[in-house]
Amino acid sequence: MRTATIRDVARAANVSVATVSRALNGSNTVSPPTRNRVVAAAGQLDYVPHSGARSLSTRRTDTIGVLLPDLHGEFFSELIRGIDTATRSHGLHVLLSHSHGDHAEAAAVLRAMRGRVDAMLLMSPYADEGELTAALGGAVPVVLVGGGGSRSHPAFLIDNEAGAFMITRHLLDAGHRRIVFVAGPPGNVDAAQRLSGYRAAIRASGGLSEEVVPGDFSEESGFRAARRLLAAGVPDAIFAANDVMAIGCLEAIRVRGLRVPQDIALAGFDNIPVARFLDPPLTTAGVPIARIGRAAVECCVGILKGRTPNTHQTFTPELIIRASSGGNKHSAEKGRKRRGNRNGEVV
Amino acid sequence: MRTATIRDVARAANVSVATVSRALNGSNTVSPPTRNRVVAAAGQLDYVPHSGARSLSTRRTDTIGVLLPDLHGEFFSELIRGIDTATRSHGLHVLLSHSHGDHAEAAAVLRAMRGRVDAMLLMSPYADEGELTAALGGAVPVVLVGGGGSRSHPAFLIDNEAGAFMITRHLLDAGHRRIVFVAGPPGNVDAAQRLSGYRAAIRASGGLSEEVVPGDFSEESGFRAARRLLAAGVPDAIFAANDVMAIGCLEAIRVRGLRVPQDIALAGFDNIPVARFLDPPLTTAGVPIARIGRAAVECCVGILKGRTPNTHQTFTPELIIRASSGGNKHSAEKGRKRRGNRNGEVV
DNA sequence: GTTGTTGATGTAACCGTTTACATCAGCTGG
DNA sequence: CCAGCTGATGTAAACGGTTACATCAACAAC
Repeated sequence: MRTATIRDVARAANVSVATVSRALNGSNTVSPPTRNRVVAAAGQLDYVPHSGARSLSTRRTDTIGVLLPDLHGEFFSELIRGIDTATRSHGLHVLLSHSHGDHAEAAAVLRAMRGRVDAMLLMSPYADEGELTAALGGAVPVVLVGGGGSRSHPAFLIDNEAGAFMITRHLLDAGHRRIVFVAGPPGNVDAAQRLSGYRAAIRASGGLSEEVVPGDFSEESGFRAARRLLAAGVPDAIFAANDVMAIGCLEAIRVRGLRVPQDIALAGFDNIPVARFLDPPLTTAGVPIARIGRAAVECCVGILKGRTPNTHQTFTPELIIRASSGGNKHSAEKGRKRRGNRNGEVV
Repeated sequence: MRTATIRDVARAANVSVATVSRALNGSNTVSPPTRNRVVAAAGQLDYVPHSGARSLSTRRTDTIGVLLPDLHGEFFSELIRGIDTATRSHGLHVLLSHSHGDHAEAAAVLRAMRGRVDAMLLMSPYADEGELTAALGGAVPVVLVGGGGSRSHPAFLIDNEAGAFMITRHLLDAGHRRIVFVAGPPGNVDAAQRLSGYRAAIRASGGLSEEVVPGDFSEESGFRAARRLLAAGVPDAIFAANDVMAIGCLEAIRVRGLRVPQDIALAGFDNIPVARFLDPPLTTAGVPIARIGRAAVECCVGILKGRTPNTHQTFTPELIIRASSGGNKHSAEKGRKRRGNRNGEVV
């Protein structure tokens, strides 16, 4: 059965195609009886407009493209959820892809999306964003999420430096002196900023010295970093550049037979949902992931509507103190609602 | 700057539009010199075909739609990753949406996607899948993922019953007698099957009796279920219908001051990546999430190519024994590679 | 009674591809 | 030298919407 076209509907409702189009798209120049006939006929025939045809004449696709790096679970899904929710509320669709961090591949995906989307949400944690968006030839508005931002595109960023400063400062306040930082992947802008927040806090503290070990945001790398570290002597605290690595560290600490926070304190970054369910619950810098996604979508929508929306926004992480840092005398969680966020959308 | 059309390219290369189309789409009836001229001109003009126009004449969109329930983090992202990877390898795109479990909303999203996709991947954990796909009017091939399957559509399912049977059996073998099951949401087919696997194993064991408490797959519900349970007396083991609820249980057990597995054993279902990093690592039924997503995409592709591919496939979970069940004398993990799966795509 | 105005509807051009069919040059074989 | 073939290319008709413009009826104002 061939799917119904606008002409079929026109015939069934005994009007012209123009009238059908007007009736279904809410133009006000259609008389109520005619509109009813058209709507009835469309329903009867189960008519759905051909999106390609429509986009051919309107020059819109009502779709926004989203390109994410190969992020892990919880961060990724939180972001998607925020994006999809905002998108749907505007009647738009999401064309999603991820790149395994491979740069050439990301450019290829971007090119492939061009022509299918009205705007792009790009999460490129690397500094060479310009090279990437060049693949789009300026034909598609781009909004950046995370990473270092750009002069040429709107961006929704995380104040990583402030977050890392707060965490480090908190560890210092709790009495820890030797604090080791497990870094994120080289080249990753968010990771670099977190490192520099850590450095700033250590430097501001006076006599203490920095100590940085490499990592790449994966559990595995956190595990290895902590294992190597502990073999050479137990520091007062470990600050991992993201929660996922902190989980790896926790595992290594446990394997070693040490207790957190009694023998060693631990902190992460991101506040992924599972962070509070670890044993002990993880002190971390809370990033409003879903909200960032939503804000970026709103920005896209604004651009598409010709408005000039808030083009830059930086989200400051919230210090979330839990047991892992051993400094929870004045817990920030006290009295706050921190229930399961599985069901209710929290964006 | 108006974006270049095929006519611009034709003019630049001094050929007709038909030749441009043939040259760029790999038809073999174009002479090499001409093809080179066309490719050069297209590159020069930064030409990208208008996908709407193309889909209008080819009646294809090269896109598959994915509709997921409001799933939590790790499961969700694993599935997406498998889907996106498979999709890209076929030059297709993914149009993604999720429904917050609300049934009417899911139907609306499905309708909205119709006409923009060549096929749909639908994860509907509820039994009324027919009602949902009715929204598509049979115009779009549908492939189901999870849930109960259907006579009318290909389906890629989890053998939940076998998985739950294995877990329960394992707990029994470890010497636990009073095993309480924390159920999933009512109406959820996967959850119901897990329950029935649990029941079958208990019944097969002889004199023991079933004990089921309600849950809804959220951490919060696992936490509450275990708390209520423990207040009335400590069972030998808790088997949660998914890992996420098991995490909630773990929290409640810890709050109560009990140890896992010494005071009480615990098991989950799904083997989400974080399961092995819990304290203690969680015994669970391993589901090859990403592989399921990939298989479903391959099925879609087969349908679109007119082949009749494997239309039904049931994945049997793997029993993954870790410390939480207190029965790790013969650990299934011994000697297996279970390293961090953050970087390498494991699908 | 003519003219102008207004509101509802129809006509047809256009959006940018693909592709069936037509054309045409160059060759082969008689 | 011509018929027939082949390979490369051009012409133009779809594909299914939207929308500027034309049309037309009904009515108001003079």
